[in-house]
Amino acid sequence: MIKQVRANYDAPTIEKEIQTYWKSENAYEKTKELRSAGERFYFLDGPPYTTGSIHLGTAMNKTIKDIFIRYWRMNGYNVRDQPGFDMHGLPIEVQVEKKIGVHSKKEIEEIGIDKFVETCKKFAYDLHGSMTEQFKQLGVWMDWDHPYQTLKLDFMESAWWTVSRAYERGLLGPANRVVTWCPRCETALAEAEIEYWDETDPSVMVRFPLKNDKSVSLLIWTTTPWTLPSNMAVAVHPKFDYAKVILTGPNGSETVICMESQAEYVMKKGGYENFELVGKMTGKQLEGLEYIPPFEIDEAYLKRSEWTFRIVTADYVEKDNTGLVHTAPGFGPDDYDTGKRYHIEPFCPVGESGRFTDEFPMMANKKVKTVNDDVVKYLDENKILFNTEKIKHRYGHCWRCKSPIIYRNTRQWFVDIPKVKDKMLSEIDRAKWVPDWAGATRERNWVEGAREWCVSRQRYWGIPIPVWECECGNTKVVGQYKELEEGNGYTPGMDTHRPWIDSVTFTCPKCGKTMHRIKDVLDVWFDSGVAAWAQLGYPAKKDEFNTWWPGRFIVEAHDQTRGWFYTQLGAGVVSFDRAPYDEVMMHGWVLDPKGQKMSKSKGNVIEPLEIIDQLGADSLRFYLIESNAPWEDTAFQKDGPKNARKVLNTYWNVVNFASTYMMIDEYDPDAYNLESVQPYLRDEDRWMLSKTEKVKRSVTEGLESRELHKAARALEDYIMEDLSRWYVRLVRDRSWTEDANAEKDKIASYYVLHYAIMNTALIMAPFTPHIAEEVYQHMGGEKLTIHMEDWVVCNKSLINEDLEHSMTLIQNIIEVVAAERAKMGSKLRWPLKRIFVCGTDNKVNDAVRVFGDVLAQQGNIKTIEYIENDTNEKDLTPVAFKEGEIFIDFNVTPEIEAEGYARELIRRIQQMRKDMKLKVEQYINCEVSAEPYLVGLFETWKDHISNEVRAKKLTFTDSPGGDSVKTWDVTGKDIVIGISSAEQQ
RNA sequence: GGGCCCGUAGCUUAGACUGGCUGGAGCGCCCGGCUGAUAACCGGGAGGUCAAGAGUUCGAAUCUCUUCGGGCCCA
Repeated sequence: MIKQVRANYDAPTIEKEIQTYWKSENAYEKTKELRSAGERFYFLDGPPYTTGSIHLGTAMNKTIKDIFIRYWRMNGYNVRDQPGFDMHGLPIEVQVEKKIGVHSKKEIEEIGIDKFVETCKKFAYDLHGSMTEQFKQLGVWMDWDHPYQTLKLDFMESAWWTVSRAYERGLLGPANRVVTWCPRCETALAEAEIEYWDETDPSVMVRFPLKNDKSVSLLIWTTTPWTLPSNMAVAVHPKFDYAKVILTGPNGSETVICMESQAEYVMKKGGYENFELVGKMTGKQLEGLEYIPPFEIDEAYLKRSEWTFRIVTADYVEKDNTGLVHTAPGFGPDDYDTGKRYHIEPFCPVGESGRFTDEFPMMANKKVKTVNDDVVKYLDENKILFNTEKIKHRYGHCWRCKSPIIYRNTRQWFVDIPKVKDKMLSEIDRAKWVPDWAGATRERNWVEGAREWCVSRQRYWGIPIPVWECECGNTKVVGQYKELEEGNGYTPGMDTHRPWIDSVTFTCPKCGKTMHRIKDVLDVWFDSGVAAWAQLGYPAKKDEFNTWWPGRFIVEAHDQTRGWFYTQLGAGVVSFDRAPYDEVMMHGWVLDPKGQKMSKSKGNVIEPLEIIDQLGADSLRFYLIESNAPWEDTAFQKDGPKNARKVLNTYWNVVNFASTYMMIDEYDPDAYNLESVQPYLRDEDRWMLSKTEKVKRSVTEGLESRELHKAARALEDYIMEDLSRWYVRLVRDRSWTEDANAEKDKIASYYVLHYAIMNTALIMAPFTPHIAEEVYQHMGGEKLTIHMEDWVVCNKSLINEDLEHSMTLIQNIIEVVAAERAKMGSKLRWPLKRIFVCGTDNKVNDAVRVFGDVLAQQGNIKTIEYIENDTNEKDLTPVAFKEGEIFIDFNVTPEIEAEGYARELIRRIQQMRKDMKLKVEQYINCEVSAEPYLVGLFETWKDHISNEVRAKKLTFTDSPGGDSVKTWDVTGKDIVIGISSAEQQ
């Protein structure tokens, strides 16, 4: 049964009602149930970090996911759609620290790790709740009542299993490495946890006098003066040319060693005016040269070896500055590698909080970056400072607290990614990537350069690393909770977070002493990396795993190349020798209107919820999808959702038109089918059917190829051009005829209009689920929800290229005639006497002739003649169209004048009806005064006029009266019209 | 500094793989018209060195190279 839709597309209200309807009817659950026997499809949701609010990027992400999930369900798949939340980690720890007013790990331990962790947990749950609500407002159908959460004990157990798996395979172990370190959070950071931006730092050149000739200095360069106390070597490039350079100037002279090509640059920086090259050598030749370091360090701490305080070679040295690089193996990964090659012991006199230790008494207890000035001053006082200035360069910062990172030599736990790299690369090849370069180049490049994965963090709120160690060196890695029962202090079901797990101990089977858990927690990226099997509860539970594994599809933004695409690949290969996904789709970011990244600090953040409140979730969703190819970044335009709303509004208006007249005529869509209306279809109806089948095909193709923008644009084009601006325009008159003889013709148009509207709703359903539902429910949809319907397949037999071509010609001719009318000052209301169509050949004329009636009606043309050659009639206006020429007769006959004025009058009366807000079917009485000549013309059209405006009485009088009286100026002549409502009978 | 992606009207974009008509649209702007589904619509207008330069070619927005600018990821 058809129901009247409300007049205005008030999306926010409609969407709220639809969401309430879905909830009260359990529409989501029942839709899932309907497909429960279908082919299984394991969709993997990438867990957003639980921040509490969604941004436009998350909105785009979940919109894409929702589109595919709904689409697959309509195609009969039983889709697993468990949403995930990433709930551990530093971001929440930092927020909690702020909230409870602690500033360091020491303070956290003073108030108690248990209290801190409990607060983090509560915090994470609260944030998770508000995010879920926002996703629901966006209209996303996922299993919100059963999300996977990385803080759940069973999830953590799965992560443990992967850790133990890595250990068993010899892919996990501790190592001393120089790692990126946040001095504020006092923990190691992964590369993914570092943000880079420009920072001003000192850039200093320092003299290191040669041990055997103090008159000659190596000239080294660094941007981190504070690392000079742990200088152990100087690196040069083995293949570059170096030289001994005598610098002279007004203040004296000196001899230094630097890169030959940089001699002039060095001269200027040192304030000299001349230089002379007195000896050349390659970097390789310099190797081994001994120098005097800038600081004297107690030998109890700094362990000297053969290569300490000598020149070493390294390939990473670049051709800038002096070409000699200060090397501190305790403070830089490259330096560390170089040191290792030369068997130099790193010296790292800095503690967890980024302060110097007693190993370097001069600066003890001071924060490293604050001592730069002191170090420079010291160098200057000791006459070894050559030059100092400031430079801007990109420097890493902690992703959460924004502190500049440092490098420290510490003991961490690593997953040996290089060992499984080949398998990871072949898994990249196996998976399908959209677009293909996302895998073939981006992910591949990233994996090819991947180093060992540091998975340990010296923090509290995370999955504890399940490693127990004994003083004797024995190590135990726990993969499942039941193994804890062999230890002391474990009760089944206990919270396995810190600090509780820390009190579980084992007795060492080798030496009998007590084994303690290492204090570290896992990198949060490890949490999400194991999500594909952890959400299935594997290996504690096998049934879900056996049912669903492996994942088929993931879709995330391009920054996940180094994030979730990668960690899942690594964790998957470690655990199962395969990536946990078969297809990876990459999407872009939502940027601000100027194409800049949105950020709170820039103040350019646009809130998705505000747009949803104003324009509706469907408009936002449609804009996000239609504006760009999914994998490209979108510079979010304020007008974007507004324009998208216009498309939906236009569709709404079509439905409003259809439902209005179908209600009046009590049209029952179930009473007809294509076969039964077939004899009454006009060619324009067949044209509409053809267009409808084509848009179904385009939208399906767009979804299958993941080119969602193409699907959305095809939909938009169809709704705007074909359905609203053209078909509705053509069927308008048919819809309000009350001529019983035209009944079948009207039914045919209703059938096609209804068919177009319903098919459109069905293919829109994944994209804009609310408006599709509302339309479906009003236009006779029979299922509980439109999302239970099957996907509509294109019926190729209804596609008719000839009709489409004919219609294109008609539209073109009408356009051309309209343009010509505008030039001639001929209004559309005034009929044209005749036009001649002269196609380039007969086929064109035949093609036009198919829609001759449409042309006559829409162009308001009395007669159309088809000719093969130029006409010899005079007074015609020739004008070209796509496939030929037309000739227009603009002569105005008395008949045309009468009809023209009649239509002018009808138009004015209709406008007054509208202004009076009369109902469409309301009858009126009408009184009109005009000059006698016009009244004469009106009289000849009186019946038609009365009929058109539903006038019971139409009288011509000198003083018209009624509920509304108005004087109109029509082509310079006054016409007064009075209107009053008439009784219905 | 490197890898990948992108650059077409004031804004958003189609066309690029596979070179070929006068580079199409939408939004916004100006003028005119139409309107009983439409806060719509139709016609006309202004607005483009297709980021810049070079090359290949009879012919380049399209292919090649270089440069510049933006984004992501890294060093």
